[in-house]
Amino acid sequence: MDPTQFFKCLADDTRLKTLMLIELESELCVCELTSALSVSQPKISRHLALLKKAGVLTDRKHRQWVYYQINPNLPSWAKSIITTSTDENKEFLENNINLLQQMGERPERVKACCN
Amino acid sequence: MDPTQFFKCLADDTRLKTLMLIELESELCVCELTSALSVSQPKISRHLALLKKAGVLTDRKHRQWVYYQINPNLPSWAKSIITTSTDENKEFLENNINLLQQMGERPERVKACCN
DNA sequence: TAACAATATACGAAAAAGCATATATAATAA
DNA sequence: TTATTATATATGCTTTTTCGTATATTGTTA
Repeated sequence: MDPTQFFKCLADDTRLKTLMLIELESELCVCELTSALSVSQPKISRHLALLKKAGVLTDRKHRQWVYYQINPNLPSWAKSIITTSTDENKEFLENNINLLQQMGERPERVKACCN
Repeated sequence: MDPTQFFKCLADDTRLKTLMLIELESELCVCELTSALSVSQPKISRHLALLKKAGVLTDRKHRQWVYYQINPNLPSWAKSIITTSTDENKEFLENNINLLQQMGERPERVKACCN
C-alpha cells in the first residue's frame, strides 16, 4: 500500500466519512451510505469502487445488497490511521450517524454464517 | 482541524515526504527539502506555504534560511497520524534520506537558544 | 416473463490541483 | 550601494479529480 495513494483515498469528504462510518458500523451497504451521507447513488458507488480498487475496502454480496467493509488485509499502520481518526473526530460524523439511525427499512444484518 | 482538509495535505507525494522528513529531522529548511526531494525551489515553497496555511507546519526564520517544523499545536490525532505513517513507512523515504545526507553545505543547526 | 429495486459504469462537463517559468522580496556579503 | 543567496509569489497552462445524468446489469418479486 503506497502511503500517498492511501492518503488520497482519505482526502475526500465522501470517502473519508464512508470509511469512518464503516469503521464504526463494521459494514454498510450502498443504500445505507446513500442515506447517511445524503449523496446520490452513482456518486457513492463511484467512490466505493475507487476505495475497493485501492484495496481499502472489500465487499460481499448478499441478496440484492452489496456490503462494504474495511479490507481485513489492510496494513496495520493504515488500519490504525482509520481507527484513530474515527475515534477522535466523532463530531465530524454526528450528523451522518443521525441520518443513518433515522433511515427506515435498513436491510437486516445477516451474519457471515448465512452468506 | 478539519479531518478532510488534513488528509488533503497528506495526499500529495511532495507534501507527504516533506512532512515525514521534517518529522524525522525535527526541522528542515527550504534548500534542504529541495535537495532531499529533488524538486524545484518554487515547487517546494508552494507546498510549504499550503501546509503552513493549513496549520500543519510552522516556520521560523534565522539568517537567510527559513526552517519548517510540525506545528506543535496540531491536534494529537493528527500528530499521531504523521508519526505512525512515518515510522511504518521508512522505505518510502529511503532515497530522500540518502539525498539529504549527501547534500553538501547544509546550514548549521542553530538551536532555539540562539534565535 | 415483466416490472422493480439495488448497484455499477460510461460520458462529457466543470472544478480543483499541480506545475514550470518568470519575477519579487529580504537578508547577507562584497 | 551592488551583487548574491534563500525564499516567496504570480501567471498561464496542463492534468487530475469530481460530478450529474443517462444507461447497463443483476437479483427479486409479481
